[in-house]
Amino acid sequence: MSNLNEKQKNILKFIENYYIEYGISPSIREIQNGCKITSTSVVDYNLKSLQKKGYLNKRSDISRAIKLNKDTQPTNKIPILSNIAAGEPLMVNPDQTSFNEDTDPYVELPNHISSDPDLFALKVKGDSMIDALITNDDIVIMKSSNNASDGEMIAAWLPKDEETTLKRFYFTGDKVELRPENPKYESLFLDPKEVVIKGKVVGVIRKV
Amino acid sequence: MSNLNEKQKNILKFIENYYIEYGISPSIREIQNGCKITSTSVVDYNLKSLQKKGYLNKRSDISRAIKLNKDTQPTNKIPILSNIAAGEPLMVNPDQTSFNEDTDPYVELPNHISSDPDLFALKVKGDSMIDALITNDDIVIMKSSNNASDGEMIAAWLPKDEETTLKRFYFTGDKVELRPENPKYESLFLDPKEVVIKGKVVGVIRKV
DNA sequence: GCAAAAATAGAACATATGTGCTACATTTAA
DNA sequence: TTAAATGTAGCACATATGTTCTATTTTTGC
Repeated sequence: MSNLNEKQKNILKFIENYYIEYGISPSIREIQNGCKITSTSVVDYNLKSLQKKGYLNKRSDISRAIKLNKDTQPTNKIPILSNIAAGEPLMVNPDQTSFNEDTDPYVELPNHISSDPDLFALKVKGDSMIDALITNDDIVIMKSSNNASDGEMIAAWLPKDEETTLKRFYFTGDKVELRPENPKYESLFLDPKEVVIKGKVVGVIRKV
Repeated sequence: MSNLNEKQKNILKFIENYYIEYGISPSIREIQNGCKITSTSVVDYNLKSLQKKGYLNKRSDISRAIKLNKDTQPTNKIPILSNIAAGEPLMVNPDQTSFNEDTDPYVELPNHISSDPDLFALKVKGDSMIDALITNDDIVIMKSSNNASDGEMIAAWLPKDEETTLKRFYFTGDKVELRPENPKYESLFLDPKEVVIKGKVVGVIRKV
């Protein structure tokens, strides 16, 4: 949205709101009135500009045939940040501007889970949480958080190993226990300084 | 759809398909051509009739402002038909007219699973598929199908018990085996006549 | 400050489009 | 059969609507 002036932002917003209200796109003259623009030709001029920049498409000579390219409901699209247990650092609370819906992977969050703004998703690698019914290639929906309560399922960044891991969280005395849900694996007992909590699991999505 | 003649059914279908293709409603003259109707007034006449019968709504004097009342938009909202293992009969391939997005439960399907048109969802009751990582209150996304291959996870309607059940399907000789994924439960071996396959599992959604 | 580029104004035009009107045909009900 | 109800046809009209044109103003880059 950086290469758009106020007028063009207004136009996009108006088209979006009009569509939400009426289910169809506005005509040029409705945009003109709705955005307090002095001439239809100015609307046309800016629509062409917006089209050139890729923000919308329209069919020529067809009434109300404007279609916004961006999905106008950004609410339930959340980025898949990285794979759990993958080596790269895991970003949380991602800078909104760095998430490009067209190129970056994302999941469309089922609306019955939540439309919470600070959600993100991780693709699970490995079977350490199999007893919690979470397995390889599942996508877990996480809510950003830097703390947790006993028993909560969390994603934690381990600076020492430079990896993110999905475990149940317990705080026993002065050590943090990260407990897998698979008898094949052992709990990790770590100093709190060695654990950076990134978020809590709020949902699971699996493609069979 | 019983009080509609062929022409009106055609018109509804055309509007629906046009909307799927272009994302907007057709003009009167496009309906005329698309449905091979001889006059715009005949289209107008039938649109008024359809509106009176409640099949659509339109704003006067506004181009392409027809809105079908039935859910015709190719959204990824799919109905949650009933709970698996609940007593009531399970409808599959639901009559479009019977699904009301405003009042009936539905899930918004994550776009990475599919936007297949004949999908539906079931809420799981019980733990018979626990080893397949599906548990109580999970929502399974199903693709309508009346047949299955060995090993596929299916929802089947059992007329004798009047219930729907989620199992793995195997065909062993002349019997159908419906195998749970939980050592606590036994396979059902049934005559093919006693099993009505409703669909195959294509995804799982869980709210933690 | 000056020229080029970008944006605005106002009007006009062509056609896309919803609607109305009259006449005629077909179906329905008594 | 006959009259009313329903459906068709064709045309015309009014306006809704996308587009274009030229002139003017504002902004930008040097």
